[in-house]
Amino acid sequence: MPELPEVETIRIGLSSLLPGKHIKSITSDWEKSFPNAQQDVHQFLIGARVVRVTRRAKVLLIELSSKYSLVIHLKMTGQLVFRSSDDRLRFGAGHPSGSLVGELPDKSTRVTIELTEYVKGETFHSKLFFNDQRKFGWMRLLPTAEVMNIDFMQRLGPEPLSADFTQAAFRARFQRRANTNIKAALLDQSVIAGVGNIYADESLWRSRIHPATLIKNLSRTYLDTLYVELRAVLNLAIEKGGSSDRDYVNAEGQKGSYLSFAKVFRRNGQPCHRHPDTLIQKIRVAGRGTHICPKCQKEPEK
DNA sequence: CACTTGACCTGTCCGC
DNA sequence: TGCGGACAGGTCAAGT
Repeated sequence: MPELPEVETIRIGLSSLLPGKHIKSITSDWEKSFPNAQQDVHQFLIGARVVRVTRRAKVLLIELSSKYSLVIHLKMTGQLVFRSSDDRLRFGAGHPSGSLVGELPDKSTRVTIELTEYVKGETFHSKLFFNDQRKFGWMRLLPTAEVMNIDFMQRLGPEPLSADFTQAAFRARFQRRANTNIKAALLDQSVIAGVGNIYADESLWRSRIHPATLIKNLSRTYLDTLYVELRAVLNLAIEKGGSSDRDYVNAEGQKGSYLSFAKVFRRNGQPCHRHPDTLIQKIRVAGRGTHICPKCQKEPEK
């Protein structure tokens, strides 16, 4: 489910909700969702204060005062939803649609974290729910200093939105995969981090590149355009609060609106925005459902 | 080595 | 209404 813009939207939400709160308890009823839940929990988790919430690729990092961090990957259907038990702290109250997630925990809740906050002698209670219908996601407790050393982090390519990730660096990383098709390379987290199926398709449409094009057949101009369009679409999606197809919600349990701005993703059968006489098609590339306009994204020569 | 396929899970949708 | 199969936004291990 969540790609870089969705995880970033959750991070922004949690950044305004969690820092300063203390972990009171943590319960997990699906072992694989939190495989090291039993180790170190009491010493480094219970009582610890949340310092900050950061993101690398599609992974969220909740940094604690104990020098440990909760490292969370939501995979396809994961959600992190915050609920205050006190109306004075309830986030999103007054939002017209309110939370789109019902009473929690529900049958997809895998981990529940209870939090407390002390303000001027008063104690406020809240909970953070890790829901994950398909159980692919995971949460781990790791020493903060070691987070970036785990295999998953070591394999990641650069952040596409980081200020020092240049057009030249982008081109060079892709050109190393000369015989790979461009869609597979975009999805490969070791080439660049954070792109998934939605924004791969959207950035390729914006760049007028067919997803099956081999990188060796892409001119410098196309790669430079892809760099610009990929960053533009990721920024737009963050601004729109991400894409909600079915499961994705932000930290307040609300959906993102990017999909109503999408040009190809989930728009098969609808007219292309550039060529209203041509319908968006759904094909298969790199083993994934892939959306294209057959007119502006030409099939590469065999 | 580079690329493809199946596995991890649950739920939904579509055709019969 | 039931049942089988395909498919879903991610990643990893195992296969070719």
